[in-house]
Amino acid sequence: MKKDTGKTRYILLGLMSKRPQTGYSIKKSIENEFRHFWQESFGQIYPTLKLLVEQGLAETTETEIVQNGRQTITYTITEKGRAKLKRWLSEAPDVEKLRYEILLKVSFGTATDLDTIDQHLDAFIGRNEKALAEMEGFLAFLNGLEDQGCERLGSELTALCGKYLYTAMKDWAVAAKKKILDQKELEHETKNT
Amino acid sequence: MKKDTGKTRYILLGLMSKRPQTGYSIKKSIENEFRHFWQESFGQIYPTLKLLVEQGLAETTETEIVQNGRQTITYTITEKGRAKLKRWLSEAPDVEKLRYEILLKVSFGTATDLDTIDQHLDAFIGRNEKALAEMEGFLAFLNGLEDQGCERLGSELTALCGKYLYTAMKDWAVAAKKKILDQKELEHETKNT
DNA sequence: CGCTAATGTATCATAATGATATATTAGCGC
DNA sequence: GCGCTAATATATCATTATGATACATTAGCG
Repeated sequence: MKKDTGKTRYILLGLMSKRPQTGYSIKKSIENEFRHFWQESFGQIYPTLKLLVEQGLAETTETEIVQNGRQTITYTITEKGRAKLKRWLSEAPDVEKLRYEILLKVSFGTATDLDTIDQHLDAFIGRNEKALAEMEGFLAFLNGLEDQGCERLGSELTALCGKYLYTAMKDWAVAAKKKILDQKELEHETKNT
Repeated sequence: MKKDTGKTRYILLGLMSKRPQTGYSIKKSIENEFRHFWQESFGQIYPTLKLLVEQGLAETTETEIVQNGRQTITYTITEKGRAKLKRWLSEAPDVEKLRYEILLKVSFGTATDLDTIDQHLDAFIGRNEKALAEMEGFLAFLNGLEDQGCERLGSELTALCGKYLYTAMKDWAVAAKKKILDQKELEHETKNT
């Protein structure tokens, strides 16, 4: 494991730049705030954390063991780590990578399983509506805060992206259902003539 | 390599269900049609192709070697393969996985590098506008076709998804730039009072 | 007191990426 | 017809990422 090209270390450094973190708190933060556009597994987080310490980009603080009798390892970013983060921040971000399994099924299923695809789209719409509601709730919560600082701005912008994304995907699925209905009617007509 | 949970084999089967494929043609098809929402590497495609044959889901046709003197291996889906594909098609698709590096930078950079983030957003807008134009071109091409069959529908729906997606991301980035400008003005005011 | 959920660290088999190696052919300019 | 680049084609490998699992403690609930 060399970790010279992966992004994992930067998300760890980014989270540590806000406050010291444990492996677990990093995982939870990603699940809570970044879930919509990024994911990391424990299998990446813990080894990378060790590597960051090796490379002097993070440090484990004195309270390594025992907090309420429970083993916790708290990691803090170093100045070298902050510099590394800043350098990465200034580089042009990579093109995004998506894996939408539903689009695969739409592509391969419209020839043979129109009804199934229609059902998948229904579920997809539901899921996106739910996520959209969550995003809007979170945005409302942020607007209610008095603090108008920079950390708030980051949260607002990423949540806003979620809002745009979920809206678009929901709207697409509704449009797709309409097209599928048209196709079904077309097939029906062809049969009856 | 067991390939019992991965999705690679299904995209291979899906493409083979339309017509026989070589590893290379599969890679190109994914790059051309699915690039926006799915990607596969040669490192996955070739080993998986061999596995599909092992499992009786695909066959290599007689013309294994030599086509214009060049080695090509053509794979054809079997009935067992079609059944496997159909079963997968009927299962609820997994939740999509995205990796938008720019959102990471937005989240970590708004506290310290507002100008840099603004530049990243400009590039992001440009890239999404370009992709959007491509999608619209492709949709216009599809509408010009006489064939109104099912394979066309699949292409149309996936391209339409690209259109919705790229539009949303572009719109988000424009909105984000506005919010960043507001924040800058806020900071400026604070300094001057 | 026992149950479940949450906090916490850790590893491993499987899966996926990106780079690279190898070889042939097609087309282009000169 | 010679060299150049791009496209076609197969293949492997080191690195990176995922998902499942193991283990242990604590908090809260009935």
